[in-house]
Amino acid sequence: MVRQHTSRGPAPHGHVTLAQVAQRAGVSAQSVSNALNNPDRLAPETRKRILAAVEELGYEPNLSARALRNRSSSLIAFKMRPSRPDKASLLMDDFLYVLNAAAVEAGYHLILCHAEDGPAGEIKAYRDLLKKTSIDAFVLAETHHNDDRVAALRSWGVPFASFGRSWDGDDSLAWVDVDGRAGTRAATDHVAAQGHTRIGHIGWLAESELGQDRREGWLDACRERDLETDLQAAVVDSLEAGCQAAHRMLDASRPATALVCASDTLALGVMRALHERGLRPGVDVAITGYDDSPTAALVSPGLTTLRQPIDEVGRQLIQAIDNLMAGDPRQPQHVLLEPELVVRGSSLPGPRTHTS
Amino acid sequence: MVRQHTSRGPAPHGHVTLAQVAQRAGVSAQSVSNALNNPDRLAPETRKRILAAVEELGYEPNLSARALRNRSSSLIAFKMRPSRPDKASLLMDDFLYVLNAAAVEAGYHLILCHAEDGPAGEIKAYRDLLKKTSIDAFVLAETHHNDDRVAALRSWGVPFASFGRSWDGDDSLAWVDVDGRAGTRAATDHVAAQGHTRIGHIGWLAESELGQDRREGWLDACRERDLETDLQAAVVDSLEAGCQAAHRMLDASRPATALVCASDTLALGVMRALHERGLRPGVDVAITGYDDSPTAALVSPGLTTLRQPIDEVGRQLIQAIDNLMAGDPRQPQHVLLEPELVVRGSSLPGPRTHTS
DNA sequence: GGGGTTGTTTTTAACGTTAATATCAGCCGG
DNA sequence: CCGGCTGATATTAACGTTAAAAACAACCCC
Repeated sequence: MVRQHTSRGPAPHGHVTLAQVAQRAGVSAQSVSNALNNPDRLAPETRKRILAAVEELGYEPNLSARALRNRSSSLIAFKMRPSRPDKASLLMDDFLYVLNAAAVEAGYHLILCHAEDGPAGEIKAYRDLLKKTSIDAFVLAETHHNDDRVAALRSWGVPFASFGRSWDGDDSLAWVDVDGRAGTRAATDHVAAQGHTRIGHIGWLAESELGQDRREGWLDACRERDLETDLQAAVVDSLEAGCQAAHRMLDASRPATALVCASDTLALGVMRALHERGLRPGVDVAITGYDDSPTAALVSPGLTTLRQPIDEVGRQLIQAIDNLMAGDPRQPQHVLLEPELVVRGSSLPGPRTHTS
Repeated sequence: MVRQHTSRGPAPHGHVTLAQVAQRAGVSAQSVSNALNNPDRLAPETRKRILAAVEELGYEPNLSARALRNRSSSLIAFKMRPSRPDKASLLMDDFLYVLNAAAVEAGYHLILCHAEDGPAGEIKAYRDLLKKTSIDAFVLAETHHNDDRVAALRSWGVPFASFGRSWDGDDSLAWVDVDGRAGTRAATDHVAAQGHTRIGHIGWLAESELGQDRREGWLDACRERDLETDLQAAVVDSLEAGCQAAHRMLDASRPATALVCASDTLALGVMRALHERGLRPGVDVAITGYDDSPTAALVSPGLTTLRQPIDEVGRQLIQAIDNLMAGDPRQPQHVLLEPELVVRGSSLPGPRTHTS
């Protein structure tokens, strides 16, 4: 016989609470909590009854209450950067999407963080967010040598994982990265296989560990084939810079016939240079970029480039964080993924009718 | 004389609470709360003392506790879509950045929402999120005629604002949008001013209200000048489709000399078509796109296009939400912003040395 | 000087959850 | 049949905040 307590009835705003489920199942609130969080503390029979009530009422635990009680919000924070206008898309869009998908899959939610430019502003923003919200973990992007953010987060004891390895060989950092060296080597191998022997490289300034890494891949491939490595440029990542560097390498006494670039932006600069000289990408000079930005597929001919396995990066980052949170005593994860060479018309001498 | 209570001292994990500030200032916790939330209920002198203590201890209110107590989390949710590979960047990247910046500015935080594809999945995701987290408001993107999401959110009584107007003339919806009609008219005016009289339009299928709106702008401009409007295509938003439509319009008995497109993706398809025919963009046929995607600035020649004032959109959306939350009894905001015509080489007959 | 008004501050209770502790029933061994 | 043990469930208290109510002081008016 069902007792019709003078209870408040179904919550007015559609919010079902533990207490309501408890009443329905004829147990205490704590038992409901246990049914969900500590199943083995309950008699199987009771548990089944409780879960039925949970299902029936559509109960979902209130995260604010949980966060308050547990000091853990199941929120993962990530800071976006403003996108720079002259650059090919930095895949932030995709990255955020897959990162969030993976986070939700694992029972977290992604919260965006905003900061004034500069590392100090970013650290302050992290600290403020932590004070206010008991964020569970952070995801960093583009870590560099001696990164202040890493030091700060570590000193606070907050779990975090980074997209981009620790360039100072710090093993205690959890990171996921893409092997730029292997990628650039693959691109260089590819153009060498087309018969090119004067292969230049247009990369970033020496300060950039990422750029340095990619350059190494080109060097690897060249040395392996005893090709000269005199054609190299270290410039800022802009269309203009790529264009100018390309002109220089085509003006050389023994000019480049292939140009391997550290980014799609630079590669598009090279394309512009060819355009200005009346040369045809692919046919006259082979070009490769890096990132597989949307632009790479849209230009004519298509730009050969390296696609980063961005969805795998997102999954692995969340996995790494999950391990950290579970207090997994094993070494923090280091995951190095291989980019995929996407061959399009810009590196092929063949007919250009079907360039995608 | 300061009483040395047997208090727990400074919080162990660096979290400062109301109670600690209260003790420091020699008042009750509630007074500290009031100092921050209801300043006029306190004696100015007391308030000053409390704020000093807040400052000194670096107190920040705990949002989880607030959310629990107030049923309001200062969180705004937004659902990302997976980006489609063949499209020029949809400015999601920028949009998210500015939306979050504006949200933080106004004291909110942006939380990302994930859903299985399709409207049903999206609505379910919203409902789940609401149950769990007392989200304050939602931001929708790409609303369409008879949008189920709008109906759902409204039926739950949750504040929300939409990037994209309500196409069914629903005045009770708060929205911010960009005037595609005016933008396309400006682009058409621009090519007409270069002397073109055979101006074609490549737009989206009739289902798309957005596409319809942009097409109207082209019609407006043509009619105003008594130009023929026979050259029009309604296709899917892909490079291929743009390319094919361009070929058709260039094969016409009196071929197009200018093509106004509903997207950069379509315009890039047109560029490919010209390329295949040995025609020069700008010199032989003028092209305009829409969106000012990164690609538009990177191709040679640069693509004339319309830049959406995305940062203003973000600010206005947050503003609209803020008004809704404040219970502002005035009509929900409708904001229609003008896109800006960005002229590059693709629509200019002039010399192509400096195409950006 | 009782009763009211105003202005300031404190007390109480509650938001929904869960760790820690308490309670209770059943069982075992002596 | 008592003390101790085990397993299942219930009770208590706390996380940090704030609305509502209560308390208190100062002042004013007839």
